[in-house]
Amino acid sequence: MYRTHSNGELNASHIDTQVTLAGWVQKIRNKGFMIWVDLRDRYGITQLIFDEERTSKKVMEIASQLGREFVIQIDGTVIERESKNPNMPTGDIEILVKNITVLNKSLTPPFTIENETDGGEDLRMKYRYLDIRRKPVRENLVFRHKVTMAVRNYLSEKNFVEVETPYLIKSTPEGARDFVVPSRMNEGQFYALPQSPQTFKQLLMVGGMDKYFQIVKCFRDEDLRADRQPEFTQIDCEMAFVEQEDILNTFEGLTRHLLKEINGVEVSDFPRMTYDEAMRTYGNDKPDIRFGMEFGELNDVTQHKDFNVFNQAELVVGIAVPGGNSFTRKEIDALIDWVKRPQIGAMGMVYCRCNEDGSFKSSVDKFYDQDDLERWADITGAKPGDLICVLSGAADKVRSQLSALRMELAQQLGLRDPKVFAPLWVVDFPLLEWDEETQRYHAMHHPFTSPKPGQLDLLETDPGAVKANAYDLVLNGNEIGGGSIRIHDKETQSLMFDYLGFTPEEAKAQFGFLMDAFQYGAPPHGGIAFGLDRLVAILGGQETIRDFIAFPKNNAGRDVMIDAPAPIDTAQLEELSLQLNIKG
RNA sequence: GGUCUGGUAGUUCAGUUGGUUAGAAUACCUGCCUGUCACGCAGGGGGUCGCGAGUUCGAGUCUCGUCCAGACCGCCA
Repeated sequence: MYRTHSNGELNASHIDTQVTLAGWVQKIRNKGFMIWVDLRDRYGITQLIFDEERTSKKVMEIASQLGREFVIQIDGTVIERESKNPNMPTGDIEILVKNITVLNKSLTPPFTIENETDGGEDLRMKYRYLDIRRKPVRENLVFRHKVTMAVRNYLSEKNFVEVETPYLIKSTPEGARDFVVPSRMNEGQFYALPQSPQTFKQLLMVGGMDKYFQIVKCFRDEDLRADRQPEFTQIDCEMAFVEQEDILNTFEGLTRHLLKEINGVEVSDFPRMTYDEAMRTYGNDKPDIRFGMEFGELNDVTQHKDFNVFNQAELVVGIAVPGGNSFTRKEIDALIDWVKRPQIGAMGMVYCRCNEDGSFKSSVDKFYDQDDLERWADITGAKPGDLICVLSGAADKVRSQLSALRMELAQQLGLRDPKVFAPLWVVDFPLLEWDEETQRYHAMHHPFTSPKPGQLDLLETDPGAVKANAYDLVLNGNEIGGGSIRIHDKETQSLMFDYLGFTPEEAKAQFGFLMDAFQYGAPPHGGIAFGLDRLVAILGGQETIRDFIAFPKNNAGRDVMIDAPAPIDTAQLEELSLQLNIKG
């Protein structure tokens, strides 16, 4: 037996017990006459003591040769510490070592295996197995496990069945780029890895599976971000015989359950907001509603006043920054520079200080008097002591610029408290989205999303105005889930493909199997998918999803530990009937 | 595809206007140390300043290229 106890469980009640422990050498404090070794495993740290008066010479000799991260096994007696350490759970005791076995040596690790490591991101990823020995990383992985278990238990309890769907499927041109896999047995043909199990879960509904879920890897060959990986995990769900309301209620239930189970938070308010309302109020389809700073549209009170910038703008919109009047001129200038950065792209920013005495001081006092500015304050909800920030220009751009500014200010003001959770549903998304590049509409969600009842005719006259039975679950400014009620009849589905620019032949070639299935009694159905990595990170109160993935990819989609992707040899290429054509 | 930031000891970083032998902390090695727990003390080893060109009497420092890493924009139905 390698061990009788873990390194986190022994305490004063175990004094005089004979124990066998195993683990990694975290730290050695060698005083000559005595050597203390901190022994670490997943469960904690236990202090070992080697004492020249009580420990054999041979064991003492081995102890003095130990190095960091050696794997050792010891036999010994639990004894009370002469000087206790109240900062650790095992701090009342130590193990007087009788026997020691070095199970494996270790090179000196390239970074310290401590809570606050000295290792940089790059190095930690290269030696991820050492990084995982660190408590923060280990705890994140355990946290993720808890979340997935809570999801599985909840959904299983509600009669959902977890069904696996294939990873080797067919490439489709819609949406993100596919990762493709050449088929050896089918020369010149390729599988694609799924961007989501979308069509399969719909077919499960046709198959009568009624309530399905799957915690499943999905793959998208697009550029990465701090919160985006090429392979990521979804909680994929689908239900038959449901309306939008049923889905929202079911997964509001799941979200409440997770927040309670994992974070101990009871959510009182779980609002629903239309897409249009979210865009108008927050300039964003995934608003962070933990704080206010709602948009106030100022067109009516700013125009016809000789200020051409506002007169010519499609939209003039402002937010009230709580306590922002305390910003110095320098800080405000920094904000203006911030919105003018190319990534934000605003031309400038007008501001108005709301003084404690009820007066106003704006950067455009030349054009607007105190009464005008008071109307700004009314509309943006600014109180004395606040700062009103106003942007203007083309409506779409200004909304996203002001939204970015709102988030930045909230960050600076510490309003984005990771311990506060404010979920909401954003509903009634547009069905279609105009794509400048291809000069046509494409599905905002995906082509299987059903339009709102009675809006099918609008497709002819005003396609952009058609609303979909589509919804997103938003948590603290992050889209953590999205779904829709699907189309379940062949005619509507064909019509959709038609509007999306598919020829009947293309539609049949790519999605014929789905439309065929719809002819055999497809039930009404709909579903949702959650981004598990992101959900876990948010519940864990952290920013980057990489910290919750055991072996993540870097910025360029590389696994720096195993060094993938990598070339394959000529024989493999030949077997797959592939030829490389690398330019440059 | 683009913008920005960074790359100096095992590691994290400093390095002034271009100027003598490139530093600190930590880690590592040796010795000392009678209760350590960020142990302490003394000593020691450790550098292709990412790589390649260029400017210069002289480049870690300036210029160009390139590679790597990170953040963001585009992209992500």
